[in-house]
This record gives sequence, C-alpha cells and structure tokens, in this order.
Amino acid sequence: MGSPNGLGFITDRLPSGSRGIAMAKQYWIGDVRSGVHDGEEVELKGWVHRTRGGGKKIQFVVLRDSTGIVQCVVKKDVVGDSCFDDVANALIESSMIVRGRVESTDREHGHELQVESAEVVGPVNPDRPFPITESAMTEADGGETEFLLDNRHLYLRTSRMTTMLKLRSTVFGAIHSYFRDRDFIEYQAPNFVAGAVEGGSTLFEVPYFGRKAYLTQSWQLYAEAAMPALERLYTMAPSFRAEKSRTRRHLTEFWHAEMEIAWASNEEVMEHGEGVVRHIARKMLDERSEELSELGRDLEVIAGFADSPYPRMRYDEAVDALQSKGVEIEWGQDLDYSKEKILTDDFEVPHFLTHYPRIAKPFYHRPDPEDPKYVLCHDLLAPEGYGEIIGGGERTWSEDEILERIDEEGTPREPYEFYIDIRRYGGVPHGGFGLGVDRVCTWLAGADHIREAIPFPRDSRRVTP
RNA sequence: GCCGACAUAGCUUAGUUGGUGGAGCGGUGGACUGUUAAUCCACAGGUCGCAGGUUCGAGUCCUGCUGUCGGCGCCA
Repeated sequence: MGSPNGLGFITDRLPSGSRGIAMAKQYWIGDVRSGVHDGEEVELKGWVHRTRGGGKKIQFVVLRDSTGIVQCVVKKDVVGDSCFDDVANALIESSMIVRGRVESTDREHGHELQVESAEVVGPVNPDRPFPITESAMTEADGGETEFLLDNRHLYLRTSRMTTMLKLRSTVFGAIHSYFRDRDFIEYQAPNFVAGAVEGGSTLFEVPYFGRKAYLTQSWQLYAEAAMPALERLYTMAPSFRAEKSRTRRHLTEFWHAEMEIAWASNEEVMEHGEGVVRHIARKMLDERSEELSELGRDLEVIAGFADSPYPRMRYDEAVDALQSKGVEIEWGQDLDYSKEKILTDDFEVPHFLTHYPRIAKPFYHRPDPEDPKYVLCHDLLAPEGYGEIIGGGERTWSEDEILERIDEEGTPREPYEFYIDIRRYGGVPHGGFGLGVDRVCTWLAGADHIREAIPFPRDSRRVTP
C-alpha cells in the first residue's frame, strides 16, 4: 500500500519524539496493510470510508487515512454497548480513533483490526450526510461532473483524487530534484507585473492602488534578467492566462516549471527538457507504481517515457508529414492541436518539433543564423493525444536583433525596456523552456481532463470552491 | 470569440405519440449477523433550472433567459 511519499514504511521515518515533537499519530493504515503490525496493539486515526452490518452483535467499519483503508471489526461483547452504538451511528466520513489488535486474515484486505475500543472524534450529522456517494463516483467514472466540481473540497478525500494528489506531489518533487541535482538555482519572479509578456489579450487585469497591474503569464522575462547573475536557474510557480479556452488541456491558473540557462543553445535546452521529463517518469515508477496501476496506467508504457530517447523533427518535416497524410496545411501556419494530434499518433514517446517559421513565433525567439526564416525553438509533444507539454528555445540576445524583432512584430518598445537592457549590458546566448506541470500530471496519470490533476481547477467559468 | 449538447429527489438517472413523476445509491426505522458496493422490509424526500407561450391538459412541444458540459481557436 502506498505510503504518503512512496518511500516505505511510514512509522520508520517518524521517530516518535525524536525532535521533541509530540507525535500526533503513531500508526498508519498503509503499514497495517503491509503486515508490519500483525499481532500488535495499535491505535488508528482516520475517517470512516464505509460501514457494513450495523446490527446487534457485530459491525464492520472500513477506516481510511492518507495511506490506505483497512477493515475494522467491532464486536459488541468486546467494546461494550455504548461504544458499539457510537460506532453504529457513525456515518461515512466521520473521523474516528480505534484501538485494537492487527490480525492477518485470508479475507479481502489481508489484514484487519479487531477493535477493543473506539471513539468518534468528529461526527457527521444525518441531516447532512457526506454528499459524495458511490453513485456520484461510479457514474462520473473518473470524469468531472458539475456536482463533483462544486464539491471539490470533499471530493479530494476520495481514493481517485487522493491518488492523483500523490502523483502530483511526486511530479513536483522530481522537477525540483532534477534541477537542483544539476546546480540550477531556484529563483522567484513577481506574480504582479506591469506589462504584457506575450499576447496582451490573455492577461488578467487587477486593480493596483489606482493603477492597473496584471497577473504574470510567465516567469521568463524576469528569469532572463537574472540569467547574467545566476546562469542556471529554474522555478515552479503559477502562471495565469485569461484565455476562454474550453479544452481538456487548459486552465486559467496553472503550474509552470520554467528554466533559463546562460551560454546555451536550443539543443542544450532541449536536452534538459527531455531530461526532466524522463526523470519525472522514472520517479513516478520508483515512487508511485502502485498508484499508477490503481489509475489503470500500464507501467511498461511509463517505462518507455523514462527510457526511450525522444525523437526530434523540424517544422518543415512535420508539414511534409502532415501533407502526405492529406492534411491541409500551408508553410508558415502554426501547428494547432488537431495537427499536433495527428503527428503524435506516429510516436509512442514524447517528441520534439523544432525550427518553426519566425513569423509563427513571438519576438523573443532567436532567428536561426543558418536560415533566418526559422527560429531556434522547440515544442515537446506528449504522445497519446496529450499535446504540448514544453515550449522553449534560444532567446534573441543581441540588442540589434531584439529591436529588429520587436519592430517587425509591431510591438511597442516601451514596456520591454528592462528586457532590452539585458542585451545592452553584456548580452550572451541563452535559452530556456516552460513546462506545463499540470499537463504532465494529466498525461502520466492517464487522466481524461487537466481538471482531474489539480486540486482546485480554475477555468473561465469556475473560480469556486 | 466561435460551434454543439444538456438541465427530473442530496447523488446517478428512467419517464413511450402531451393525460395525476418511478428506480438505484445516500438518510431514517426495523430484520439479519464474518460482512466486502453486505442483504431483506418499510418510511421520508420533487415549484421536473427560471420566465413566458401553445393546449381542455406540458417533465414532454415552442420562444427567451440562466447555468453547466463538450469541441475549436490560443497556448503550457
């Protein structure tokens, strides 16, 4: 059974009182299910997952904590009348402390608790029973009904969502460890910004003491400012896009893992993009194989994401490939999702698309010195129809070139003066990428919708709960 | 911004050519007692999203509104 962070027995890592901290909880259901407590007296603290029986002599309570569920057997002649009635009256999601002996059995869970005493800590009022019922879960079948979205704060406790949140934690941890193990400095950019970063129409405007400010769309421009100071830097932070997107890949608030690296080529940035995604897949297998299986994920497929090299394809090759499949596309057009999807059908692992036409990409992408019709950029497309998970490339880094690119786009220079300044004082080649963390979680979990992979999804129609 | 669906009990839903809205889960009461989505019996729970219209009669047909969902564009 999965422990909270997938590293083995929970109790081994929580030495009681070793740091002078009173331990709130000593025993974990995940450990009980692993068998380490067989024959021992334990005290379990958790929530009622389900009750069965509830008669005159014996009843069964399936107790849940963050590490799993276990059946507790409550017999009237053992616990006494009053305790037996308290347990019988405890509805689903009541919190409870039970004490008793762990017994190995050949029944369903393999281990169960013979309860000697029990107390309800936080009861549930029968006038307002826990609203997430079996039918709500079964019918939704992992999907996201309006009801479950409205009750997201309660849906979080269900096994599917708990599993998702654990996978998500592993993805976040893997991204940090990838960059930190390679001497990247974690660096924070502001979330309130004054000007547009890209495509001003997708900015969220917020009142700011009589002025207008915006929520950041990306860490990138501020990362470039720190690039001459730190040389190798990364972040994981929310980004905000006011897009009325109604797709299974978009949120208005999403977690953005971004990196920037000095003296680097598009090629080197791509190596890190591939590296971090493979590292995430590897960590998922190491720490969360059980959770992946619970969600129906084939571990062999995930192993492919961790071990196989990611192919690269130039934009021109992609256009040829699409045209040979009879897709209508003209050179210079950006590749939208429907076309990406057709391309990803040919691959079993993520693959890169590089060298887009400069007219299809914003000014900060550096034109290819070998053929300035193209820019040195890359997108990483996840297979299985999950689409783009990374966008990055080399930055326009000389003052002349950045001014030329800004002017040809018709973008005003004024808001970008600080950005141009970076080029005026010792500009160097550099690059970076942004990775959609929630998209990676969605893809690796095999979820149908990005909303399933984040605790409180935000889109154009929902900011609650 | 564009296109397309849907809205019935706390939840998931059935509801025929328009004729007094049913079920499963959850809740309550009872039976049963080593149950595994426990089972069995009974009870409670509905302004059929809102507002108009057609009709003798509307959950059902029409119009508008609101909300939600799905897809496209945009992107991570």
